[in-house]
Amino acid sequence: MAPRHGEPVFVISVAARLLEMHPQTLRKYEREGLIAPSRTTGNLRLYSDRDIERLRQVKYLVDERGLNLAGVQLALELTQRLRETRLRMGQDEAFCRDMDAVLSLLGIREDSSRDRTG
Amino acid sequence: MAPRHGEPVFVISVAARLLEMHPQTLRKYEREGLIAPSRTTGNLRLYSDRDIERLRQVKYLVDERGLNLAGVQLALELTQRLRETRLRMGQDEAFCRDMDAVLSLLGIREDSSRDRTG
DNA sequence: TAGAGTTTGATACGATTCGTGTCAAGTTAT
DNA sequence: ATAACTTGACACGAATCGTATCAAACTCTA
Repeated sequence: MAPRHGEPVFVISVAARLLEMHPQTLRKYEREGLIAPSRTTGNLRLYSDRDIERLRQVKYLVDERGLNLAGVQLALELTQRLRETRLRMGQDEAFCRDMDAVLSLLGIREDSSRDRTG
Repeated sequence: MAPRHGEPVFVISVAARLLEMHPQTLRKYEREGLIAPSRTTGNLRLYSDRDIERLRQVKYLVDERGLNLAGVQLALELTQRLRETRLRMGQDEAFCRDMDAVLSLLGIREDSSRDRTG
């Protein structure tokens, strides 16, 4: 998995600084299955832009909404499901407004169609 | 609020037995804003069928999915939002299937259109 | 390849949360 | 009235979460 354009990768210290999180927190989140950064051949974690964005959502849910990690896990599942549904029903204006409101409850700021490459 | 047909009310000991929960747990959930049973003039809690159903969802989210109460709060908000959206978009078959799948993730067993009287 | 700085996985600790137990005072129904 | 129940307050043990520490391994620069 070579790093593609628009998807730079960060080692854990850089990711932690970007997110204002403790590196140990990022490692714990990975152990809990909330995130899965890629690895170098030497086994160092490499966080992509998308990983960072996902972790920002996690941070919001934990810090602002007070969820535990089980709640975050569920929120992430719901986010993916609703994104897919929103994509499939993209032509309906009113529906998209509803769905964006729901996604914002889940900590998604601005989305409006997201490719699920990978 | 006189008890209407189809909405019997239970005192806390009965509700707790029905749900297999501790009465103190029900009181704590009320303090946290997860449920709001009606009261007698003597201030006794009275749980309706709808309250029981809601508490069953809470129990699922806590016991089976491991959410904390903040997570349950969010899940309940999402449930209401998505039920409303589903009602408004009721004619679309595929959408309803999607939405039911999402609602089942939130601990809603079988719904298929719910009136929000109150 | 040598060495300084970083990462990794494991372990541990304090704070917080959650379910439950207890208790005195008030309520309900016989 | 009196027996059973409910209420609100307080407290306790277990679990969770973020963080700290540490030795071993890795990465980068020279």
